[in-house]
Amino acid sequence: MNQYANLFKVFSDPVRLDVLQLLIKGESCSCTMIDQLPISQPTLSYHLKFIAKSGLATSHREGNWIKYHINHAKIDEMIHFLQELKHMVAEDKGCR
Amino acid sequence: MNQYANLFKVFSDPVRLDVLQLLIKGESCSCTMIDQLPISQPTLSYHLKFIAKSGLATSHREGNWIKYHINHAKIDEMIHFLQELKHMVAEDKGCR
DNA sequence: TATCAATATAGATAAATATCAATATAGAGG
DNA sequence: CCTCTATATTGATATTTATCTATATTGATA
Repeated sequence: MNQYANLFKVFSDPVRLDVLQLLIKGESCSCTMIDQLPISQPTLSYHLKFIAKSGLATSHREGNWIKYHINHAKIDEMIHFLQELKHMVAEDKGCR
Repeated sequence: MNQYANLFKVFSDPVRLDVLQLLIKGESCSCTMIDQLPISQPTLSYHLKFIAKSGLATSHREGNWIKYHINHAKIDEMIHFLQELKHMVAEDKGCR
């Protein structure tokens, strides 16, 4: 359960939503993302680490650069979680 | 965009996830939820207000009690947002 | 191996968050 | 109108978070 809270936390910050969108749109290098965001390089590094830690992205070095890639399976997990939640619907239990 | 960040923020706390689950399972009264959660009454009140403010639940008085009800449309919005995000996928843009 | 470029870490800090105990409020019912 | 019950608000506090500047690290390459 806590696992899911952490996944959703990634999406709970406007700046991180922007970073996620860039990742999905094919930006994989912080060197190109940094120009499209109103934050400093260390802050971007902080958010990328945050995103990677949650499992929503992976990273690997490629020469001078660190490439980040979105993990679609994790987004699917979130969608699935929300859909499952909706299936838990039950009748109003009333008060004691 | 900020709107969505706020929706996801509701799901980013383990206690709130539990509250949401109770709501979906048909608990509508804080008087029955409070016994199933390891938190104080004011803290539950705080989280219910937080959830309602986001639009994920509505509330109305019913005699002595305040009834809370989950808003499925908002969950659908979140699912839709995640699915749209996945559609933004593009080729790797490389470095500069 | 000295230097450069890309990224990460450290340290500091202001703001936001989650929590509780105590108290207030607001209807319901006598 | 007094009292009780359910819920909300206040005020305090410890923790977490997002951010920056300055600095370190790590490979690549001249």
